[in-house]
Amino acid sequence: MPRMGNQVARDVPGVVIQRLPLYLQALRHIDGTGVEVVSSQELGDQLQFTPAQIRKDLSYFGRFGKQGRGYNVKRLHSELRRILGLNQQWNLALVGVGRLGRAILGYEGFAPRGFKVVAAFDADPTQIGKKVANITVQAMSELQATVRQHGIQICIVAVPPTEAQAALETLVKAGVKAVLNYAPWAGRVPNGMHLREVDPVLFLQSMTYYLKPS
Amino acid sequence: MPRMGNQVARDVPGVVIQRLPLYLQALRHIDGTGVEVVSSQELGDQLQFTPAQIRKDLSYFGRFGKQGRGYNVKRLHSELRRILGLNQQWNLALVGVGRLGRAILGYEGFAPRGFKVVAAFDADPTQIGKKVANITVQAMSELQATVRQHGIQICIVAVPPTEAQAALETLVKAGVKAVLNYAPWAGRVPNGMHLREVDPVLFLQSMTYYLKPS
DNA sequence: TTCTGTGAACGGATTCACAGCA
DNA sequence: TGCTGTGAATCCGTTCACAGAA
Repeated sequence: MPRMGNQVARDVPGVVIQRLPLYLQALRHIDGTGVEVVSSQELGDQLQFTPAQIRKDLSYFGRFGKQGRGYNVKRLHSELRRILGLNQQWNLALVGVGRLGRAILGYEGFAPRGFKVVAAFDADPTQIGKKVANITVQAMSELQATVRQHGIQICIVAVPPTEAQAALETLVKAGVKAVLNYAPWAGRVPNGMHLREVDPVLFLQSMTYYLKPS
Repeated sequence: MPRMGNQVARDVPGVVIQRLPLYLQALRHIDGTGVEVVSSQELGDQLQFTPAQIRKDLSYFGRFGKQGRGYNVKRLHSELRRILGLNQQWNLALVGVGRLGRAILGYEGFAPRGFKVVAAFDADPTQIGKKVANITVQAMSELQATVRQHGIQICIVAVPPTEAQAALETLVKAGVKAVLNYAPWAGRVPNGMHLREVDPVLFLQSMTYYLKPS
């Protein structure tokens, strides 16, 4: 099991990584209440996780707690930020400036948490050159150059389903390493590229299974 | 392991249920190409799942394939829709009509897939009575009555984090059974209520782990 | 005493491998 | 022969339970 000298622990289960941002959320909240130390029990109550799971998750990355006490809230928060690579701003590019894409460009939830959309692309020639939320829409052919120039590693895809696979392939070619996909299309993507499906309808469609027909 | 006489198979792993909407997406696409039969292999190629996983997933619900042939695309699509309860329209309510909430009200991706936002609520008195996308914003105090009247079982939460827990509690009291939560707040929710976190920043924050700092 | 960190045990999900049907 | 459906085997994540530090 991964012991790390300082920084990089490999083969941490993906599901653990996906929980870390939730820990961050909870810690931020707890910090806001002025509490300085939390136990895995208390953190678990907050998030509805078992204390054992929290201790095990954290143990992949180091020893952050004090026996008999718990975890220092600010310290753990800052360690997790470091582990997730959140001590820097991340530049994003958006592909697709239809209604959904425009809403994403206008979303004020990214910037305060360190993500900034700095470029936008569309396949539709009539959109190119238009300014949306202070960003000039560019042609897809410019994507690779712009992405390199701004050091963009993450893109958001918000195109119609018929264009999704083509958009993904452009991103792969441009060397983009992570994609947040709003398109209703589960894209195929080469090994090593990180793709998260965030089409909200997917979430709704799985919840209806548990509901009574009405 | 669940054999089902006709309809209800219990204790299907949640992770299986969450894959079914992806199967639906892939089948819809395949159907659009005119292909009439798919093997688990082909469906798996499309979605980057193993064929064995697909066969096992489907076997929780019945026997939909023909040995030596594969699955009839239209038939499987319609079976999965039935299993997920997607043969009806689902009415949704939105809580929170700030910028994000308004974008959600304006999103045209719900209706064509059977979900319709029919009511909107906000805690801010200055918003109440305003019309947004043809829907009149109501006070939170009206939520329970409206939800019952429209048979709403699913709500979308798009409020600031400080108000998220209160909003969730109102929904619990109103008997809402499923929540799509856009608020950056991992809510605590009673057993039996279905909550999906869709704050996009959570997804971004877990992907940065795999990226190089820039 | 309290609560962390962690091997060991457990349980659940994925994959294997093959029997059986078309 | 080709591909499904499915028990058995495997893999992997969660939980247990306890040794050890404060």
